[in-house]
Amino acid sequence: MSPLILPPQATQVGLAVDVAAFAMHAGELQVLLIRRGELPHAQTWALPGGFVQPGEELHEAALRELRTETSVSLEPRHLEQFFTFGEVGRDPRGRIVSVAHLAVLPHGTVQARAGGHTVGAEWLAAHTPPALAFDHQAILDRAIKRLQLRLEYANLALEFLPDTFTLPELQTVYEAIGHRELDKRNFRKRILAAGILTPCGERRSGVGRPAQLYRRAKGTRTAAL
Amino acid sequence: MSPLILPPQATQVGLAVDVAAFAMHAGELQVLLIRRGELPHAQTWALPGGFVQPGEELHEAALRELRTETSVSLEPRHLEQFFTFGEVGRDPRGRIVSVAHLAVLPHGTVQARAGGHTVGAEWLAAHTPPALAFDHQAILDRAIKRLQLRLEYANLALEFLPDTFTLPELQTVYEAIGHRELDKRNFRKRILAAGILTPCGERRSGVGRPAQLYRRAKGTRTAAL
DNA sequence: CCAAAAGTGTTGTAACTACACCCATGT
DNA sequence: ACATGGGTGTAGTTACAACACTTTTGG
Repeated sequence: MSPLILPPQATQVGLAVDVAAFAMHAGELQVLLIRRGELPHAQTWALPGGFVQPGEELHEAALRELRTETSVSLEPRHLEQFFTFGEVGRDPRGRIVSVAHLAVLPHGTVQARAGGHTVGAEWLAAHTPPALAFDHQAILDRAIKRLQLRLEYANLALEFLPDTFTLPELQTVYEAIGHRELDKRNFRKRILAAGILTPCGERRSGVGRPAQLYRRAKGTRTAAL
Repeated sequence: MSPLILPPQATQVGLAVDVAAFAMHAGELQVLLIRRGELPHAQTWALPGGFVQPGEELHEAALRELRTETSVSLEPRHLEQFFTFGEVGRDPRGRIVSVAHLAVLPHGTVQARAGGHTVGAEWLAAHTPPALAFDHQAILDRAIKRLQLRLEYANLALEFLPDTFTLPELQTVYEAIGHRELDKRNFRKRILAAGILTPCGERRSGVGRPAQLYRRAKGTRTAAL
């Protein structure tokens, strides 16, 4: 198949990715936000993102933005495209289409970056974020919905935790993402019945009864759609 | 916010939409395919689609392609973006990103179009399609999965049928999309218990006992995600 | 012995599965 | 009368929600 010229009516647009990266901290679902260093919307909070480079795959671009624009030191545990935002007026610079991605990072260090694009990066409460640039509030809303779907559907909750964890910890992940409280006994029954966890030792964490530690059972990888 | 120039590293790409349009016919789930009239992949079956025009919204482009490239005479009952395919090598003409859409049309007339882009359009079996151009087989696979999800999640099945229909007809929609047989009694219980149908007269269709007709109950619009 | 956190069982209800026969019509 | 398609009920099982007390540790 020989390369051809694109037909004249083919619209040339800017192709971008934005990433809603989530993590748990202190029992709260947090999202990684940056403070923009450039116009438009300079000084405003926004999701990390930027333009896809020539020859770069969409998921590679999402990874790169996550790393360079925010100096995230960890590999995401989950990365998934979830919606494409292409409304004509969404960016004042012109027609820019953004393929939005959902990422899960185990809560780790983020260095603020004082470069041209970004003047800082922070984990902030995902359910009550500050005012966001462009249509990023809509992107975040949709990302949270998708995350809630995935939580039940795949076993994505484990990606928020270290290798070994206790059931109460896992429960707070479900509660923070679902944004509602769960019954301890029913939660345990449900999770243990699913058979995706194997016990491994216990943890003595100061005061209170020690908790059973669990790890993901062998052969139970997260099943993305 | 004043309009700015795009940064130099912004990738200019071709922006396209493709549409997987489904309908029921003779108890079979069918998808609308066209035969390409142009290179690349001339004479090959493909999903209807094409480039987004300047100032045109994504869903508008999907509608336009559905109408002009295939001369579909009906409004789609459902139209939803479901995934964006942007792999670097997916189109030999260059970097072309396609926002794939899922549509449901009540089975209606389609005129073949002998123009530049298309030399024909037909409804073909969705589960056993012919060889398709580009990565359209992957797009179709994903569209069917999404359709199956939506079937349970929203009440999308009604969109495949005319205003009034019988329960056996509705059951064949579920069976064709889910690609498996269902128990008649359980199906009826489930659907009637959901309370989304109201009876309205009966239908005498030749031989056999007349069937109860139903229509969608007032105030039960399809809830898309 | 008190505070703090982990752990545990029962009961009711709703939803789903499997399964086989009778009913109304046209020819 | 028979062929064709439409319609019906029961019993077993499973999944989920509601609910309060006991156990183990550190101070």
